[in-house]
Amino acid sequence: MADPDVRERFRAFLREQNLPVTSQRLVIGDLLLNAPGHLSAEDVSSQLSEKGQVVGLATIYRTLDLLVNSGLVVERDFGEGFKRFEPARNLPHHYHLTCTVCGSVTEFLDERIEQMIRTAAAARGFVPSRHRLLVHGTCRDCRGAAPVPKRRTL
Amino acid sequence: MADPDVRERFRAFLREQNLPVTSQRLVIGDLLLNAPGHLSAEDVSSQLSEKGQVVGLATIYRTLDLLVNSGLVVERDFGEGFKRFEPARNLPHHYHLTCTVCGSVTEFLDERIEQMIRTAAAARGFVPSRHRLLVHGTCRDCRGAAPVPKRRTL
DNA sequence: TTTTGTGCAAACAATTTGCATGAGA
DNA sequence: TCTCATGCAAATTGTTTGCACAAAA
Repeated sequence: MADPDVRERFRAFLREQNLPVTSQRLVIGDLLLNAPGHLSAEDVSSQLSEKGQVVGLATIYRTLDLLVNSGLVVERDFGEGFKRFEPARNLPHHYHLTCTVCGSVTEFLDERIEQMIRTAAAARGFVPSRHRLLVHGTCRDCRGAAPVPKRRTL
Repeated sequence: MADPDVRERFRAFLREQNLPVTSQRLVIGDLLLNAPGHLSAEDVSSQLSEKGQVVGLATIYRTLDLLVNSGLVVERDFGEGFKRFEPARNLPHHYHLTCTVCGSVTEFLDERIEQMIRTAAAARGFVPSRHRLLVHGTCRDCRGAAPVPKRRTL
């Protein structure tokens, strides 16, 4: 059920840092590192509960910090008022298409956009380290049905 | 001290909506619509206080909502844990360069990036409505001095 | 056995809301 | 006047922290 590779990398990280490898850390790591989507702390909590693996929210937040520090997970802020977390794949930079109707998030990659951003930043005397691109709109599935997408900020 | 044009547009919006034109609404609107930067609700509050125009925080938040709904102001989330607001200039889409050392925010425009984003989204069956691009890095002024920028998330 | 983690509850920060009072139309 | 806004304080939400107890090394 869990990719043994990432699981092992998280254990290795904990050992390197002389941090105890606890069952809750593994359980949270397994869930998040193999999650297809972008989970919030709440999502992690409820998905674990559903599986009968109840872990306190505080522990979840603390473990999310560890995962982010390990580099295995990245933190995302979609402007929803809370953070989401996703496994750090090897994708150098992937962008997000968010559907304003169904809320689905699609990822995509574009070398040329990436290159242009780098160039545009440099032209302004700026040395870029990382960047984020967030596109809002309507996905294929939601087009046609929805009359007026519910008014949401951002 | 305030651009009479945007000020008048806010009044017009209020009148259209049959909403009272109160002194606090005007004062908040004047401040924000003529602000050079990106202000948080706290910023608005403290800047008004400095001018001796004390307005309750609740009213500030309520008025920010109005300004956003009027289309005269846009809301920004830089992942700081709170929102910032800036006047909606006529710039169709401007992007942000954030310096991770001094925190300064520079805006820029790039037609070609914009076009590529549109194309990339369309190629994935997505009709884009708006998008955001956020670039982190080091600005010209901060390069050379800072050894290791303080570790911050996002 | 010593260190570090865990869960709970309290603490926090940004933002929202209920309600009595006060100002615009 | 009648409606809607304001200010205050209490409520809410996402997240963090202190502390007593429990589990890893």
